[in-house]
Amino acid sequence: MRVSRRRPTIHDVAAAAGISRGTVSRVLNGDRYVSTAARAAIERAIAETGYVVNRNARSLVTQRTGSVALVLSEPQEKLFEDPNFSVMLRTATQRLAQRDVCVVLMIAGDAGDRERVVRYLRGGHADGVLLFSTHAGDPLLDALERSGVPAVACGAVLGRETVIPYAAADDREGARQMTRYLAGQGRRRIATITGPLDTPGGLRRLEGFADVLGRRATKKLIAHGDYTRRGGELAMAELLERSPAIDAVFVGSDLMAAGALAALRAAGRRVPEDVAVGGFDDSAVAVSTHPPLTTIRQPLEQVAKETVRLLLDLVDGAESVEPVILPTELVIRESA
Amino acid sequence: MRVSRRRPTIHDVAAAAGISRGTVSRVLNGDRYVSTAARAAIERAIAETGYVVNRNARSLVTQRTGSVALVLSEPQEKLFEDPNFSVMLRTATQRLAQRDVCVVLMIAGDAGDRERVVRYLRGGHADGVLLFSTHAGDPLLDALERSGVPAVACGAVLGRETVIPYAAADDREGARQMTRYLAGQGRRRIATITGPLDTPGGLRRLEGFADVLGRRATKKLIAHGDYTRRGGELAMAELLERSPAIDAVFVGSDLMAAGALAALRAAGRRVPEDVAVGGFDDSAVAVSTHPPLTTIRQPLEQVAKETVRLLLDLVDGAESVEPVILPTELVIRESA
DNA sequence: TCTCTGTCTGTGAACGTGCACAGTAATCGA
DNA sequence: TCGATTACTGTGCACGTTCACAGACAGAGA
Repeated sequence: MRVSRRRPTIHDVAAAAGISRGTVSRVLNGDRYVSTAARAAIERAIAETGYVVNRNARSLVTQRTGSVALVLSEPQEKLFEDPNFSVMLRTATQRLAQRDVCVVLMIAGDAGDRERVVRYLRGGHADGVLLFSTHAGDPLLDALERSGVPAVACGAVLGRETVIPYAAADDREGARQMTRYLAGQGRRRIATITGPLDTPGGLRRLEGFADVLGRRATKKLIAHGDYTRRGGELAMAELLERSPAIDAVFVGSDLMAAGALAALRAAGRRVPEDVAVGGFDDSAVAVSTHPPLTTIRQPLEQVAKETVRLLLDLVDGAESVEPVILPTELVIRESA
Repeated sequence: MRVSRRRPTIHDVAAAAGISRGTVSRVLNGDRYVSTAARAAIERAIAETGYVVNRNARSLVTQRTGSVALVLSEPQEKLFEDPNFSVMLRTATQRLAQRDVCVVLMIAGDAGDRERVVRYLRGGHADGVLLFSTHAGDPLLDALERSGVPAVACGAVLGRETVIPYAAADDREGARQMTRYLAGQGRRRIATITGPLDTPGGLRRLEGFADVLGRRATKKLIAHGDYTRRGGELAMAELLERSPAIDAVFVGSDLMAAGALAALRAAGRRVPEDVAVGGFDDSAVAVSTHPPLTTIRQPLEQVAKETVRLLLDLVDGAESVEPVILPTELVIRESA
């Protein structure tokens, strides 16, 4: 095999096949109106030369890049600690790769990062944006909207008049399932540890909790965490101090529930005998705690898949798309 | 502000500033030999028009893309479960973003994925490659080498005559530190659970273990895991069956150590009273186990930073770079 | 034979940059 | 005064594609 310094171009392929540039381009883009002889010759020439299309040159004329930006807007440590995030990141990347769409990973932690992301998008370097974990009032959202690049979110985005399309699990109903289950087990003083209330998971799961308990969901039985293990531990300790008599707690994420278990153990409470603990997510940590967590399964891979589908629809020119809400499922283990 | 359909180009900026295209380009690329008057006019015009450079057009002529590919070659579930990976992914992305280098995330799980990655690189769409978690004999490596794109790895890559530059923690010495510590605590029958032996962490940590114990490191005291929690659990159970008298175990990763703790608990052994457990990594799980893990701290952020530095050096034309080995540190908690 | 239609092919222009080159004006040393 | 040097600016071309257009050829129908 000859080693040529220069990367082969469409011209080289055309020359090797004895056919013009235009026809090669047609083959590359799957045009009809190409004779079988020409197609065969070109395909052979492509294989021989090892030709790979130059996306830059293509983008220049088509105004499409074949890539999407995956934007993480969250203090990063927290996000990467979250097992849900890993699943969604992996699934989304995989699905996009299947469609031959490249994934550009961008972190928008501070204002400087945001500016960089916006510049990138305004430069037209991505056909779409996939948002992860966006809080209400994130300044990135306005800039994003102005950029005119199609965007979808993994999970709902709270508090905006113009809705960003999204796919998500049914947080509220999931919280109802768990709360009903705990009540059905005969628990009388059920508390909850929520995620941040500017996130859909934080807010909606609290709503579902309140839906079931009604007036029994008093302020004293509600504590707030930040989706970290440590946050769950602190919130649990706070709850125990405020209401020592609680006999169950619905925790808004498995990771926080793992922290809650540690706090309960430190306080000498047995789980589930003294206090039943219900989680949310059914992530990997749910089976690694002691005891394993009874939790609500979110179909995260499905969420990621649907999110990708929505984005690709928009990129392909769909005027608008409907949000997708996916059902959750109660998974019973030993903690409740 | 006027809304123009077309994105402004360098021509628009030049026109707005009343200066030629060439000078605008010079300002953009930080050339000297630009009068202060011209520079001011151009900067104003850029702000007015909201101009953003078109990377595609630039790449087309410079043959540089301003992006690197981040290639994950591992069955994905495992990788994303690994807390080390998260830290390195995050740190590397962050450091690259600081240098205004884009990160293209690519997963090379199966042969189809690999082919896509290689095509992408051979197309010249990335200036460099950052490899994560590459096993000995990964077929991706040969293809990568042939592509001629500069590549570095996070962690050493075993079993190749041509070395891929890397940064890594001193696995072998770290293992020695832990093994010495366990022996120093009076433990007499010390076992180990290794990672896969086709990974540097698996192999080198076993070597360090054997360095200290010498002939006492018999086959019966060595079990193998796969860096997952479950793998650690199984390996620990196996060890207990083979050698019920062991009083310490050095586990090749914190995640596997968490699994080992579960197996020990299931077998009714107290930690650290009956069996001391030493981990490796000092990842987030080390403080979330019960009891918290005595472990070896790997400077992972530093590893990621150095890896990025090596890659950028290569991309900037360095002929070759030396591998970087960073020191580890013993962190004493309660498990040993 | 001639026109018409359906297939197929080649060509020129454009996409938005950077770079080499040419050119100008001002300053300086001899 | 003259060339040499320094500081700065403008222009044409190339990068590798796609797309619109024009044109060629073959077969069908009149």
